[in-house]
Amino acid sequence: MQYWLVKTEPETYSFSDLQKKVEDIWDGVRNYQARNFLMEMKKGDLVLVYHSGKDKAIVGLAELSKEHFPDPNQGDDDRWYAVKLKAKQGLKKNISLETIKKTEELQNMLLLKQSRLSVMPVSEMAFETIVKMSSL
DNA sequence: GCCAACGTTGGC
DNA sequence: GCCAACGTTGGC
Repeated sequence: MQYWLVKTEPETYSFSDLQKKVEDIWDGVRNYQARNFLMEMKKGDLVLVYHSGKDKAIVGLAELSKEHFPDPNQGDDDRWYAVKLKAKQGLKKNISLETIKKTEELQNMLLLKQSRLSVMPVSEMAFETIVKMSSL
């Protein structure tokens, strides 16, 4: 079992949009490093959802429900992939970027090191720290 | 194969 | 709105 974090702009697609649909495609990843992580995701992996932009916080938890398949919206390209996520619960307390920066156990998160990466693995320790802090 | 120019993301 | 940090593109 692996843990992950995905980013989204809430104005474009928010965690509550995913909750409304329950299960939905996670597509539009157009960065090789992020794509490679996407392809490593396995069914049942747990995925933290982060809102970039105004929120700047981890807001929800989802589960990988379908492993990678070709992104249907890539036109003539054939190198991009998508997965499907199933919404689990929203966090009782969102974990803001500011909080992450202040928390010792979360200093190694790729979120802090590669601000532009949109799909990234999360260590078990970081995941459990976030779960605890969010009163999930 | 290098690098300048340009585009995008995302925090501030 | 600005800018830093990247990633990509294209001329040489």
